[in-house]
Amino acid sequence: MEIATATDAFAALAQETRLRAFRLLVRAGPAGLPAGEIARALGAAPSTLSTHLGLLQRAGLVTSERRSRRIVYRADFDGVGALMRFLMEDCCKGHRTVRAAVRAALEEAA
Amino acid sequence: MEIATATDAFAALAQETRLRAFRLLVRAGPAGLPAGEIARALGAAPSTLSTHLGLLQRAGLVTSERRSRRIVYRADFDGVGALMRFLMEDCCKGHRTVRAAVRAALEEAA
DNA sequence: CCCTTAATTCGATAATTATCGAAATATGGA
DNA sequence: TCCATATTTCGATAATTATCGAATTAAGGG
Repeated sequence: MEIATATDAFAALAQETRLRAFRLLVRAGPAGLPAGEIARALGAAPSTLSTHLGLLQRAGLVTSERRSRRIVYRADFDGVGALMRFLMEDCCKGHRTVRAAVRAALEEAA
Repeated sequence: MEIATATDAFAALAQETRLRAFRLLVRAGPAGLPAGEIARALGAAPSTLSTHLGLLQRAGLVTSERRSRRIVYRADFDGVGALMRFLMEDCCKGHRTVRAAVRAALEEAA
């Protein structure tokens, strides 16, 4: 992963409204959520959320698909996976503490 | 992990100079690197790097220790581990694709 | 074709961030 | 004590980002 790609992804998650939106989409799973519903849930203007969702999408963390009048957003788990991989390989190559934390999280998540 | 803590950590990695500094520290391992050496390696002013390193430290991703005239910075692998954990548990709870990517990275890193 | 709903793009403004030089602080040595 | 080195803090400036209302685009239904 390019370093610029990584900073874009980190930047996308580096803002509270955006991180909250992303977490909503993670919880929503494959069904995803329409833009307006996310805006309502987070108490922000539709145009604000639209900007945020666009940024998350350009960062490769969510996808979008038009469904009639709605535009449904979904978490892009391949994108998140790539970011985790970057953090582990390029950033923390082989470090015991990180590996242990990740292994523990993996087991809990299983 | 608080959501504000997570955004701080992501923000710390969301800037090219800072991410490069962090990666240098990861590669340097437990010996760490003095602030000035990092600045020289990245071709930025010492005061600029000082600001960046301070931000990384407040985000819990690096630690610092005075060593005579130098201030030696080190990657804080506990902090990185906590961030990975957040990304896996709070953000991508139990999602197959992410788990697979992480498991693959874990094996390579071993 | 017009109306309503859903979302985006545009334009403006306020807030935050990145950068650096200059000044200040800390350390060690002559 | 004075000087050189290492780093930080301060202050200023330029650049980027967050936010929202208004205007625009797209879709469905009468």
